[in-house]
Amino acid sequence: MQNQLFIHNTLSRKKELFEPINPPFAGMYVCGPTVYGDPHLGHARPAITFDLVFRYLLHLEYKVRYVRNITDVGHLVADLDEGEDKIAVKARVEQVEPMEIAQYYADRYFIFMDALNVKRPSIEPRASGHMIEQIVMVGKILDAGYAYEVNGSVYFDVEKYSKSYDYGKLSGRVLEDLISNTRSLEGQDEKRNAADFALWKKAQPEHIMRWPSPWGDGFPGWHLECSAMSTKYLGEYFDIHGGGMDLLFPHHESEIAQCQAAIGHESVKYWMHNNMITINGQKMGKSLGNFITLDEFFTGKHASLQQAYSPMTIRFFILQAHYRSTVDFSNEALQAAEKGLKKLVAGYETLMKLSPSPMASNPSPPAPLPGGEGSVPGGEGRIAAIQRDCYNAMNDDFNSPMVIASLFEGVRIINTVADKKDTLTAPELELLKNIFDTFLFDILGLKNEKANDQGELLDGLMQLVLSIRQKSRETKDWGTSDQIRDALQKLQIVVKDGKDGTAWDVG
RNA sequence: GGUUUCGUGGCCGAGUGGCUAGGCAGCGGUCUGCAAAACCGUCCACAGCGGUUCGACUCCGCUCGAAACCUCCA
Repeated sequence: MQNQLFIHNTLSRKKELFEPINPPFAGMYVCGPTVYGDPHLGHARPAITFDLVFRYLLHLEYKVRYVRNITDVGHLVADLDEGEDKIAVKARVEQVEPMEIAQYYADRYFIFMDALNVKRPSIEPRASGHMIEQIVMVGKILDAGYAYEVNGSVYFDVEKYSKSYDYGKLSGRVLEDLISNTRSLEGQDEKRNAADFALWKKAQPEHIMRWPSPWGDGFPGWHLECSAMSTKYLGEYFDIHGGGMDLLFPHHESEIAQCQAAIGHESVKYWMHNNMITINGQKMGKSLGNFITLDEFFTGKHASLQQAYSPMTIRFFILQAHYRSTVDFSNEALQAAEKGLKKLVAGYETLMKLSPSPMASNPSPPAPLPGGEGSVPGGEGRIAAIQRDCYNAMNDDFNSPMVIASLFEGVRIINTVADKKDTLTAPELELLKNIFDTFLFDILGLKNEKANDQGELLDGLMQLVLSIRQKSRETKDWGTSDQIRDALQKLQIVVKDGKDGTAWDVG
């Protein structure tokens, strides 16, 4: 299987062939959460997007090191006093240690990401644990002459940097516009230029989170941790840097500048950005107050939710859109996703019960291949065509919606065979199972939730109940038969009479 | 105002210079004791106006509309 993976690089705004710097190794850094609130649907998007990338790279047998940070220090609160640290603010309100808050929400984040079947990254470094690296990096930027110190704070000199390099290359911004359009914030007079950003901020006396540095007690600037930690764990030049589109500017733009200034060259080969989740066409975000937490989704306890949605429904909902598109939240869309996923999983369960036919399956013309490359002489089988479509979709910038569409094609065939209107040979059946195992479970990372909450006890009971019902059906005792069916219905168990006996399903 | 992106059928969402997305919902049928499920068929489309082209939903321009970023945010 020849795999030519193309990745949309935000830097070039084009799809580029993925060629790792040091194969078979691949390094990926993704901006993780700021742990000062419960994870919401917006957090799920990048986690799932880059989980898909992680899983696919692993499938392609790259040796991947995936680093996703935990931000537990450093971000400013815009509408409060300058220099306040988000986590410190909340800590004072609740009268607990800042690190206690950070620990609590980091744990919550892990719990919900686990529920979404997001693989744990290789390393999850915390900003607070990398003060030395950050301070060293500030020192390097100062030494290189691209930063200046004022009153115990250190700022990046964007204007000077722009004389040699292109600040704005990632986001497409022009420095003059930045200078003329940046709002004036309190305390900005310390900066030489409005476009400059803090590398190190002096801590005010009341500031709880503070660390000693050559410039006095303070805390690191907004963009520093990612540069310091990606360099530490992935090296001065690595393959993929990911994050949400809202981080493009100024965060990632500034990361580029910091690395260029500190190291002498850029550090990222491919920049990837996932798009936002919207609610009523607006971004779902903490600051807008229109976010729904994952906990609320899983329990259904939110005014906007008509029902609870399972973790896999959320995952499937997100994967049904391409990662660079916005996804609009609605109950209708989630319910459609829930049904679609159920159909897919049910198809897989049916597949496991199918027996092969010794005969060749119905001949169907192979799908035409673009350019004719890779076509199989004598006609490619329709199952192989599904597999090929899945790979092509993944290789085309991780097009998960296309993968899902191909899997549905597989489901159609499975159901037709189960209906005895078609047959599959043993090799075809094997290949189909392999496709589902690989793409549905390994790569898309979906799992059969039903299998988890239904133990052997329930299974045995259902066998018993259905065999009794079957007997009454054989004697045409429809009253008893329907009574059982109706009673089960009330318990959310759906009875499905088929040609080969009766199946059942929860929900 | 600037930067970036987008506008696809009842809903969600792919894709392409000439040919099917897919899911959910609807309609008709097959199957079934009935129902459900499943399968088959079917309806509904590419914001508007120009241009390029033999041909554009797809390329170009304009208009209208939307979003993100420019301030912490995934």
